[in-house]
Amino acid sequence: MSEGLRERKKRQTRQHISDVATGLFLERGFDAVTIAEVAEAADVSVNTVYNYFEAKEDLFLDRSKSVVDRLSRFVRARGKGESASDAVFRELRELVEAVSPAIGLFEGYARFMEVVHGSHTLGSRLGFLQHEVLVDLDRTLREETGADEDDTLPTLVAGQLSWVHGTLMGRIAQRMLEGAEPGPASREALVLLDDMEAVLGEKVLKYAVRDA
Amino acid sequence: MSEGLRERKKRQTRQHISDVATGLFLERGFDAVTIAEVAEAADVSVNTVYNYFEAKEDLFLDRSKSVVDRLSRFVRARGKGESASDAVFRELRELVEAVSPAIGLFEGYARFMEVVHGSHTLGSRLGFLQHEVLVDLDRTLREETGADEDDTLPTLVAGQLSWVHGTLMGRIAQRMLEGAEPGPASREALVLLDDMEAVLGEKVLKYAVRDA
DNA sequence: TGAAAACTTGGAGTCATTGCAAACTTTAAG
DNA sequence: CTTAAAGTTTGCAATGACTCCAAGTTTTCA
Repeated sequence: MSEGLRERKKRQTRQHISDVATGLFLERGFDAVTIAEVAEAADVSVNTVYNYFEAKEDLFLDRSKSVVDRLSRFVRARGKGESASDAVFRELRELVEAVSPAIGLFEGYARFMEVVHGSHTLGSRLGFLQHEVLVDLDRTLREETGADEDDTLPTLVAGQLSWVHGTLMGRIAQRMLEGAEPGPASREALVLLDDMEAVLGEKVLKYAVRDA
Repeated sequence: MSEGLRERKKRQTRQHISDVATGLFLERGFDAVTIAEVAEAADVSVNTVYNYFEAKEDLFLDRSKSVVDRLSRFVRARGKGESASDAVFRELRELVEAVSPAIGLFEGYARFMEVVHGSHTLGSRLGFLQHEVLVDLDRTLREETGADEDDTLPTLVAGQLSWVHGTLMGRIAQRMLEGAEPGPASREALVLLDDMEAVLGEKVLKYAVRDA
């Protein structure tokens, strides 16, 4: 019994509600759409919406949550001889070169960010996600290196790498909002990555090299 | 006419409302206090509260807003031969050594952060302020250096320095929450500042040196 | 098949936030 | 000193997010 009917239905319902809501938000903006409208459009009750999502913002940022552990995944998957920083830069470059929608390199991203910036609540929530990336990576680095509880270095490295990620995403968002096409935005992003790597200190670049 | 009765009264009323609200929040937590209660305790109408503050969170974070342009002020006031980074580290060290409440080094800070962490809205807003520090500093660095519009370096330096500031504040908050006294927390913060400076790259450390 | 467990729903209630117009206060001109 | 204009405060009403609850429904499983 890998997954019962119940589980499947739940996931579908959740996805459906999120999709419908996202569509409405992109069309009319975040504040101009009420939960009641989302519920009606998704053909469920208002309470059901709240069964699946804690707050209105989660309806729009649901997908973005997979971003939180992105850097941790990169670091865990780093190759032999590769530092945490090496892995993060390498993987980010791959995403950028592939013009991946995972980092905002797709047509509709401009409108998405427009909606985000259009709402105080949503904008703040984004800053929160950013911080969660750091916390998540900090934990991962500590697990990977077995660093002492009161060693601050992993936190500092996590801060630097999540800054790289956040700055990259922010720049892409900005360029897309300015009307840039994914292709050119991708090329600019690669330069930015180079610049950021050039700005980091040795201690960060060489942290958590995988020996085995 | 430096300031009429009207202006003075407004400032007093605003301060009074903020003080009363802060008191209640510290006592009972953010969500457990309604605007109606704040209004009653401050002896004004609910609408007056909204005349002065955009949202409930602003009642609690009003003071924190002076933090946004802190780094910009440090940079603008940097001495001859001093880089932006030098100035920021120097001034932060001064605040830390002085055990200044401006960076959370006072008894009540633990409770303050407890309340902040206790509310989703409040926590997110803090991340937003953090980002504003960066944006503000970016603008200042561009003004100070006359950097070209599409030069990304000032943004990167601003990102690094606001990271230093945010990490410092975060660490102090964490230690105070863990029950540390301001004195010891101050000493630990100095070490952290050294660690962070050691982690930064040359490009950042030497940016925007004041020659004249 | 017959509950128990898990979902959905309608309805009522709390509270943040906004819009509006009446009532009040301060300012500044006469 | 009086008074109208401008700015401020307030009560009232309404919208919409979010929570609680109790009454159905559906799915699971012994």
